Amino acid sequence: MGLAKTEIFTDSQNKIALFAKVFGHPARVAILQQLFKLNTCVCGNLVTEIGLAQPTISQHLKELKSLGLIKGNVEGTSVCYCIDKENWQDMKVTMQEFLNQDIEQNNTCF
Amino acid sequence: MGLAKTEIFTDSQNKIALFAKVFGHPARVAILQQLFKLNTCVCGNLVTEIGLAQPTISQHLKELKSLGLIKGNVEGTSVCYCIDKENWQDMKVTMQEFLNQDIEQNNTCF
DNA sequence: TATATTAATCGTAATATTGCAATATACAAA
DNA sequence: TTTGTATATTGCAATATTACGATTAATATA
Repeated sequence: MGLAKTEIFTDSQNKIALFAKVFGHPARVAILQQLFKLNTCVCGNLVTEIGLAQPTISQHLKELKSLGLIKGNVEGTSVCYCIDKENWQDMKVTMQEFLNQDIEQNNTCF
Repeated sequence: MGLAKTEIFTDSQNKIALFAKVFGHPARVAILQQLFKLNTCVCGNLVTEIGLAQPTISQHLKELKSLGLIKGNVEGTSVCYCIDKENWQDMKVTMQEFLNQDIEQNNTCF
């Protein structure tokens, strides 16, 4: 298929998977790290910083944007992207709850 | 291509992406949640709990296992899986460092 | 030994992802 | 208005992922 059966899972499970999926490519990890590191917004510098073609970066940016993790605003001919802090925070709560499951439980297993 | 250019990214970036990728499917999220919840190890119960065919669950389990997040041991005809606590903890450190980037920085951007 | 039970593997169809060349779009400057 | 610069979009080839039926392998039980 290649198509996940999302309808049989909870909204929460699908949400976690969606966020995780967008982090599931090193280029998007790198883009996010750059955006955090450079403090001020960057744009096409990402293309030179990361070694991928411009259309490829543009596509990855689009995915990050569609999940709301980054936002971009046009500044002349270039577009400046930056982290959407509020949405990042929301995502973090979701993901950390998932990662910290082990704290709530105390299963012992061989 | 369909093939990520991992060689142009750091080990850390690839590692984050690999972990995230395995969480990028709701079935694997559900499996992990079940394993945490049931405390004691489960096996084919996952097939009935989650509504996917046995070979599909088996395949997802394999991926989780290959990353070291779960381990399974044979018990008669059935196989019991459980979280590998130590590796889960290691993964958590990696992922949380990534998620908490915002704390280290204080960028302000429109 | 024959039969059931459980889980892994194989093979395959349907779909998704990645990456890029080519092109389009939008705007600035000459 | 033309030219250049920066980014988005389109189209496509190569590969990956998801899901499952059919089969295999391994073990338990009658």
